[in-house]
Amino acid sequence: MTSEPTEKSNFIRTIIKEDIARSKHDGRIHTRFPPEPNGYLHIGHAKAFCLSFGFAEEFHGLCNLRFDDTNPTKESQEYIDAIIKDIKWLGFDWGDRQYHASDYFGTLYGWARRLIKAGQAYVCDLTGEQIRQMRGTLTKAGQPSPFRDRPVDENLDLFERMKNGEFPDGSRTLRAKIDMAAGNMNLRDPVMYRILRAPHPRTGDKWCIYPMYDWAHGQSDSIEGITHSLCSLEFEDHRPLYDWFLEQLGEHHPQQIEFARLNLTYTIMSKRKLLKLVEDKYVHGWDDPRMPTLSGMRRRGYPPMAIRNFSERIGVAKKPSMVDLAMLEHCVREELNKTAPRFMAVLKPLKVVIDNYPEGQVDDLEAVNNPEDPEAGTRKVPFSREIYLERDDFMEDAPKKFFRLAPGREVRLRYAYFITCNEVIKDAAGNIIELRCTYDPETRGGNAPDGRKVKATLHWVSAEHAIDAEVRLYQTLFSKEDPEDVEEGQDFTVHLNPDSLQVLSDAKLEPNLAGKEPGFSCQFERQGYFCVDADSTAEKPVFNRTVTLKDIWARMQKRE
RNA sequence: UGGGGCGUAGCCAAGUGGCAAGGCACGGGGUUUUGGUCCCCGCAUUCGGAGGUUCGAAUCCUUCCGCCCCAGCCA
Repeated sequence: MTSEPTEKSNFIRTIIKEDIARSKHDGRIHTRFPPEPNGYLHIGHAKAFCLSFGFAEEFHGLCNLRFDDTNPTKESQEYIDAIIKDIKWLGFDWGDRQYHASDYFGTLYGWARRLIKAGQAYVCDLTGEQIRQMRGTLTKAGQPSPFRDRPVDENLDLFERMKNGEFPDGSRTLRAKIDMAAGNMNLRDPVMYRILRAPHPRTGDKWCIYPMYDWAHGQSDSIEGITHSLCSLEFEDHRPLYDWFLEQLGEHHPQQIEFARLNLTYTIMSKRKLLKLVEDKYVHGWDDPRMPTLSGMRRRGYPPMAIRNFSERIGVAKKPSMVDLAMLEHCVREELNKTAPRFMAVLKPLKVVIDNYPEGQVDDLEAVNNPEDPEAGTRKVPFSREIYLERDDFMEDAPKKFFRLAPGREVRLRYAYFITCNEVIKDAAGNIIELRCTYDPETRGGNAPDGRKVKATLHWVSAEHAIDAEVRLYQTLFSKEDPEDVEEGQDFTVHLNPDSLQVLSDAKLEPNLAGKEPGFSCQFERQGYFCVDADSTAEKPVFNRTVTLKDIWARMQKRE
């Protein structure tokens, strides 16, 4: 009687299914993910490559990884390595099909000569400034370059000499001869090659002319036999140009499909702006846990499956949209809830002495490692006379809705005993520095034989056995939903959140957390998911808060 | 009419002529040794607006409105 969940549907999948049904490209599905190695990948890229790799997987096809490395002034091997690491981290595999647009520089050069011979491309001596001026405006047609009708032989000769390094950087370009009056600016004789003496990460100094992206990209897809070229919306206007090139060349013609790129609330997704955050030291690097980069999220403790699930859930469409960060955090919690072992850790310690507990006595109590996973088993946690509780779990003048510890109240210590608070000790300034409590020996393990109930269960750590640690709490990097939305004359950095990083240097961890390696993820009960940071050492463990647990109490307080 | 796109709930998003899926968020209730998880329930008489076609329209037509992208020898 229950209805089957409706099959996930989106416009790209629909197109692909139709193409398979019509045996287009012999029913073959071959996609590609074509990053430029000029920065680190972010969650927006993840959406894109989850789509391309995902469709390939779903329809038993292939997906290539290709670096569109046509601008050596901005690209580097560091970025190539980082990109590979990030995509692998999300679990995708491209076999031996790792390509580079630079692999095709020779072919591209030959194809450019073909267009020249066909009278469809010419060498232009105009400066950048002149080209811009003659291109016209959105509403006014451009003017033809005075070099537009250069004879084929002269074009061929000049182009070869451009390649041979006979002319200075920027002095000439090769341009496609299309239509200077086109409403689509991309068709107004776009530049195909520029002269640029910059060492290329892969081709070294072999070339001093480099193809423009628009010339290299579509042809690279064609060379690789790509059937479906997925890309973001801003390239919709470029499709007619790619179509034109391939038609002139008569080569294999992939189908380009554009979709809306991901925007996330409180997040910036422009590589240029992320670079600025790194270079101007607003963050501690590309992998700063506050960054939306995949390396940042990995360091922050986001599980790769959470990111894949997120990509799936947000869907894909052509409508520019902004997804609520809460959606991503939901996916992170969902994954971690299933997998993360639980521990107790006190972030902001408040010392508690249990007066009627024998001095020097230690009790090893049994704790469940993961209530969501019986296989995870149990562990022993030491309990003693002096413990730490979370400062936020005590209130001297507690309101009715505050279920935790307060003078005269009894609560349960998780897996341990019921305790009652009898006395609040303060320093000269009136700050609470210690609590004196008594425990009920009959409640060992956390249940009262007489059946009495308590309203709260608190986490705790034995003072004598505690491990000292630093804990880093993160909030959104920006305090505005759309950080790009700025007043005239300002830039996005005005919305940087000054509280995005809070360092707690006096956290107390249960001893079972000793020696955990960077990358280890767990839940600190009642608080959130945390992972060991790369900065962590045996002497000084450092944990990152990945994401908080949902917190109804915090929400209630916020409401007031 | 410079060209190209897009408008379904607070946020994503199915649906493509037969009586508005799902997720997130939000609200309510239950279970609970995490105020977590889990489980119920609620949440668009309406699909940017206005006309029209039709027995019937989010889906077709007309028109209006709004938003996004494009004038790099960046990608």
